[in-house]
Amino acid sequence: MSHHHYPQGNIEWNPIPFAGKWGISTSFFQIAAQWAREQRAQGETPLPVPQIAAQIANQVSEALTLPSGFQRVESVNGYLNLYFDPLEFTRRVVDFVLERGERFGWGETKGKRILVEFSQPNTHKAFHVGHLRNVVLGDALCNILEAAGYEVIRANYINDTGLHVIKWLWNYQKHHAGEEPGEDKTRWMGDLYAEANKRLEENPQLESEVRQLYARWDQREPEIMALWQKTRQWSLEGFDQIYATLGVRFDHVFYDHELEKPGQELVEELIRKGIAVDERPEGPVIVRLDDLLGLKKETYRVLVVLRSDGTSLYATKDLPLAIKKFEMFNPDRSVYVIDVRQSLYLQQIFKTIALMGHPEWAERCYHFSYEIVNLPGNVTIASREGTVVLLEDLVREARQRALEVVREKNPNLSPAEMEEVARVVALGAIKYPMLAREATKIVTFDWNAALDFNGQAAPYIQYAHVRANSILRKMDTPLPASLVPSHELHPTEIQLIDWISRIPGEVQRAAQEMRPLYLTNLAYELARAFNDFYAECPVLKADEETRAARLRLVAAAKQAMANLLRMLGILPPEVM
RNA sequence: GCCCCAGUAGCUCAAUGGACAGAGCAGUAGCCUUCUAAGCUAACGGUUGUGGGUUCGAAUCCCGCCUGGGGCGCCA
Repeated sequence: MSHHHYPQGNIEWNPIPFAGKWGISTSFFQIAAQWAREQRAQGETPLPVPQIAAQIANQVSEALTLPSGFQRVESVNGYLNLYFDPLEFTRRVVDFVLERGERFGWGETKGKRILVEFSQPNTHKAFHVGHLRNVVLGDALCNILEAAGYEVIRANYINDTGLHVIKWLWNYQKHHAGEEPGEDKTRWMGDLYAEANKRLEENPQLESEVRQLYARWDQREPEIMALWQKTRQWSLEGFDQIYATLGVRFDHVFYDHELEKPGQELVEELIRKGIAVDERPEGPVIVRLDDLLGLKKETYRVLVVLRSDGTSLYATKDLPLAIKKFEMFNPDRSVYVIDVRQSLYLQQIFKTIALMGHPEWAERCYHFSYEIVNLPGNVTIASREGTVVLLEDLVREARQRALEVVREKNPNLSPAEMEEVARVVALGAIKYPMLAREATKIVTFDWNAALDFNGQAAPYIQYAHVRANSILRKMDTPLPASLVPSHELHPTEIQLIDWISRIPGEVQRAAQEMRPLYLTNLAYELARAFNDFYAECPVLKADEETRAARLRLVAAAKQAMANLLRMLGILPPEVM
């Protein structure tokens, strides 16, 4: 084996993937494999690739002059590991975090704008845990994109018209005229909607009354319009309550009813341009996507853009909405946070936009798809079946449970503080399961799991943050100035700093791939590392120099955990 | 029939094509006169659905199959 010319290869550095090992690593397998191929091509019999890689790694490690900032180099099994100088690196990481403060983890401004549409609730209907997943994911996604350096426009699209609204109005007029919602507006709206469906199921002949009412609404009869306006407002107020509870805001809200007329006009345009086929009155207005795109295999199939009776469908309004978003905001990306069942539908919408002469807009559209929330036993959440967990109930139960726990764990807090802690912990616990798995996985909602605040859950991370805060609160001096630690670092200190140092890179990766999960995982690992450190390393009682260095590390860890939690839409409490 | 997704420990889930597949929950055995035990430690727990292929190297990429879920012309 030779010492001659190995092929050139790209060197990719990664963190050394072992706990307590602290540095960067690369391997020489690719170069070794390339070398072996060349040898074989020349009729020679090379050594096995792992052996060649090991030899290269050895040679490199011997020849290498240690770059500054590194402590030692190591060659093992074909890998080359460069270990950081822990003391200097610690100072750099900690100083950087404390300088950046709340902006630690944030990236440079990218000069790109992303519009994210999420939540999309229906007025006159309930708000359940399935809807929660959308809001939680959409909000976290916006936070993460913003942190990564994008300009983000948070858009909501409220569905305030349609058959479900008419059914609700019919039931209200007939059985609840003059009634008003109580404090829990959304629940009441949902109850009346479920009741309407029940009545119609029991007496199908009543459907004709609903159709009559729909016709009157379509005619814009003042009495009906006034009722619609008034009742719609109740739902909107209910949504505002929910978004306030969840700590979610929107920059712009689109309403279904605004798009009705543009939608009808757009359909006429599609027909004129020969994109849509008008089969009325026998059939609806359709866009034969596969035919128009010349696809032989069924791919996009057929999109129905208008009912045969001329009334609007989702597509009737989604098409003008897609265009309106570009005209209003000209985003570089237009993201739709919508569940996976609408995948084909959204692809149809995007293709239709392209066919209408806006291929550049269509390319900027992206479906952020996520799986639904089920109940145990693979039971779908459906208000008609009565299998529904309302968000209001979940929040109330979780707050109640969290309040019991905080009373037991920390009886010194004032009642007001306890309420606030319970609120923050409960919301974190509720949001966490939505963020702690791939969006492609179904979430099975389970009351026991939802109300369990131990282990891998938001309260674990929040508690680590509280512990860090607790140490800092008891520090009777100002935070020590920047220093290079003089004590030998404990492995748990190294692990903690290692996780902190990865945050800016992981924020970029999470934004790039639109995966909040990366930050959820990181936040958990960081909290775990802090709890290990907390158990192993005294801070306040350490000797003066160790104490100073550790206090700064605790402050940095606290900041890091708080920043990650906020990106996930979870609040970091000061006490628990 | 066509298309999409999932399948990893008893359960819920992680895991840049890379080094020994990691956590939590449940169960077992321990740790509170020491910065809050919503915590920590230890042991236990795996043929990554299955059969091929690509690769120096596969839970990860490709092909087939199995199981479960979802979508597919006037629901939203």
